[in-house]
Amino acid sequence: MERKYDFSAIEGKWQKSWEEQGLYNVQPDPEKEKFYLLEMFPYPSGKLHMGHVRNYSIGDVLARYYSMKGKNVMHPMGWDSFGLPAENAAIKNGVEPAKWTLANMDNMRQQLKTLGISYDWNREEGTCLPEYYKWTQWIFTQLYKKGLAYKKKAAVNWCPSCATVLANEQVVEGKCERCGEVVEKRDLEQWFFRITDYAQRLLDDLVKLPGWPDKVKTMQENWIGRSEGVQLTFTTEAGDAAPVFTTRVDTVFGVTYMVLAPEHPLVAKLTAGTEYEQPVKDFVKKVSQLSFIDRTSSELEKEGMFIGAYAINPVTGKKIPIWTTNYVLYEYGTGAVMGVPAHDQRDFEFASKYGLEIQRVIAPEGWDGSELTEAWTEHAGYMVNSGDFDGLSMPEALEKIADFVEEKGWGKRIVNFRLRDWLISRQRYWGAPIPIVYCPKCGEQLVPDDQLPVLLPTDVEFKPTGESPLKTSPSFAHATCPICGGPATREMDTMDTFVCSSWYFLRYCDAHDPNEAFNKSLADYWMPVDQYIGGVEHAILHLMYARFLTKVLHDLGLVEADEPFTNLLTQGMVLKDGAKMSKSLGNVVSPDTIIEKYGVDTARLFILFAAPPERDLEWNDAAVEGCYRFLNRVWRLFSRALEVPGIREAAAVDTAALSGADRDMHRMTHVTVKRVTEDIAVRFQFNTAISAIMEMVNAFTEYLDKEQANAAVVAEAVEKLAPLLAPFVPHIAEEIWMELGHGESIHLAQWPDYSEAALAKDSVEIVLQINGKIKARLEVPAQASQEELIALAESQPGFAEWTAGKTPVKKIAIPGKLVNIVVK
RNA sequence: GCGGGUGUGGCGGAAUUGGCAGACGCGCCAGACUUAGGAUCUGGUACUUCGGUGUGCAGGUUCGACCCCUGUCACCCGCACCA
Repeated sequence: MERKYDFSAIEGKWQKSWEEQGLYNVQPDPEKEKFYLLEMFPYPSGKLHMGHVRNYSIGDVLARYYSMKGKNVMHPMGWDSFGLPAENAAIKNGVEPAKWTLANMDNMRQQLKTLGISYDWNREEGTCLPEYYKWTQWIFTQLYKKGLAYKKKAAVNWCPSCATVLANEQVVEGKCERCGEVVEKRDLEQWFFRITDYAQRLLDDLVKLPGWPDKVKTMQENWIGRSEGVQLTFTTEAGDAAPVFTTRVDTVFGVTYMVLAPEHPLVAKLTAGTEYEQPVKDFVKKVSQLSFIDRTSSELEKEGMFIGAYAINPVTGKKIPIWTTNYVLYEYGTGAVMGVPAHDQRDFEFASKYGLEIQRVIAPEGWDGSELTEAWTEHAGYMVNSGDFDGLSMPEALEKIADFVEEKGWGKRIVNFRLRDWLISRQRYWGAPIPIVYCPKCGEQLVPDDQLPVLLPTDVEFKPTGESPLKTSPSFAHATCPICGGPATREMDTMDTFVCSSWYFLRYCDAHDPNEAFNKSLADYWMPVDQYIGGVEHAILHLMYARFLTKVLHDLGLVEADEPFTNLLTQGMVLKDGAKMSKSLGNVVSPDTIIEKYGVDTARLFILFAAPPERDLEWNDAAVEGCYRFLNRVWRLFSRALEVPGIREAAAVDTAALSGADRDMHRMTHVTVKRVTEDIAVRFQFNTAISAIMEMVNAFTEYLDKEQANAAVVAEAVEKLAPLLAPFVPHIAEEIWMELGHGESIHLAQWPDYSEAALAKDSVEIVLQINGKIKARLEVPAQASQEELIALAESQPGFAEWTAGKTPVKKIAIPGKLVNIVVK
């Protein structure tokens, strides 16, 4: 084996061999425990970036590890291949989206294979392929039949640049998540999924996910935004019911005005034909012209206008003025709010500005009657100015007043969610067409299952007109009504790509089934995903939608699992010079370049070694070289080890028969197995797993340098070290394994084990502390008792000097660690 | 403002959860082998006035604190006029 480490030859050879052997193709196996390992599938943008390499390298370590541990590991890969960039490429370069996308998939598949990741390519899927989106459409029909897919006119987020609507979740700081354009509000007919029906379950079931990061669960919790309160109906003088939502019904005696969102229908109704009509219209227009970002900013100066009408507070019977303002959102609650300036800071600011009455109804204990200088919002204190409720504590009043208004029929306790229904229609071409036709006689109809998929037409034009290119197809619009057989028109919208990616993990279980979306027994065998890995940027969107759709499919009886991902690992970003790699910053390091120069094993090793998976990783060219040097050292180490006389015929190691450096090397081997095993499986700390391997390599090298090597010890070390390397650097590990004389791939080998006997030490070094200060280090028998340790410490030369003139007050001995003598 | 997180050498990061702070690697310094080295190998590398001092800062608990508690500062991420 006295050759150079030729990574290029080694990596190419083994990738080819593994593919030919079908090493990673799996089927359900009743003999083995299943393990479904999944990394978030990529959008086929054209080429892989370092973030991909990191994501898949992390996944591959776990896949290979669990496979060596004897589990039946499914590790699939596919493409989230619908989406806007393909259409933009069509507009810019005149390439058909399908062609562009498929070419990118080919290229990236090749790159993935070059990374040597252990994918079962037989299960590859692409969401843009008719064999896949047929079933996305079918799932739509299932939701439609359940009443979970519906169409309504709504004020929606519109991106003028992408010329399409966006889901709430795709609006980031008032801007389009994709292109950064400021999002507008438009009233449009759109399709929705009724995710709000699942709000409570999506919230409750977060506790079923102990394997998820708290951060992600908290983000979902906040996004769902559950709040308990009372919906209380005020009545206008004209007799209109104007319900408000409040979490603080205890403050109802302090209501001094009412606010309607500018879009609230009562605003127009109550001002129609009055002197207020024009000024209010002007005000509403001014507010609606604000960008979404300004409108929802807490920095926005609160402004409002009296609309000339009054409402009656049902509890007090008091007449209060109705205002409209820029700080009440029509989308949340009822779009109407009761104004309690004494106990809500926003209301306080507003009332102070416009001279509205401020009526205190809760006071802290020992209140001296002083005026408020800001709203008193503590959940404490006692009721005042609140009729029969005076004197009750605030928490008590909250319940009592809620009871009271419910008894009177003025209101009821409700739960309100921030979560909105999921807007899934897009006015775009490159997505799964919504399988609906409109018949002039029979109305809106689902496309029957046997007519799926509704194929995307190819006779379309791609121009940035702001209209869906689907509308330019002469053929697409024409359909037949499934009820009456008459001519009908097709729905022109396509589905949000997040619909496609909300069930792809189910399709992998039964990837090419022509008859169903997925076979139930196959899905029940593999699901749920045991370990899911991806970027934290999907914490809300993708992960919530996937949970929702899984629950729907569960309720439909299509799969047992009602949560898709048991464990979630959110990997950090790959940075260069402190910033995320991006073309505009010019700090991109291409995986291809690194692989060409050092090989895949080096690239993977660096990425896994430089930081724990959850943290951001700073790219460092010099450190990559360090990893390359390490692999060269490993290579030379094995070459030397194989030259140790007798190594090929060596018998098993007898721990008891070893001593000195042989015993230490033997222990090092077992300690390393233990550390690496725990670091991978328990702690997800691949960086420390690798450093443990490095320490063993260093010790092993020194052992070969300095000692008359014991063939059995060396044989054991190489036989255990190679498999430890396999999950991280699969190619070099395989090459070494074969050099060691094995006939079968290292990736089919068993994960090494360790013995407690081998870990044991005869003597250990402990420290001797006086008052917590280290005074000496002692080599002591490993089995020494506390008494013996203390005796040993006290017999040290110098002990008298360290304790001179003082009396021992406490003696602490921790076997294996230290002795601490406290003196005074 | 609310929620989550992070602060350790020149740098990335260890310290398996209260017991030797700085493992491992990068970088740097010195040396060896070399016609040569940006190859390889060897040694050193927190600070220090050599007493000690050190894990953002100030306290506390403890025989003992990077780790637990209280307060505080800085930075990062998410949400944000949600009634």
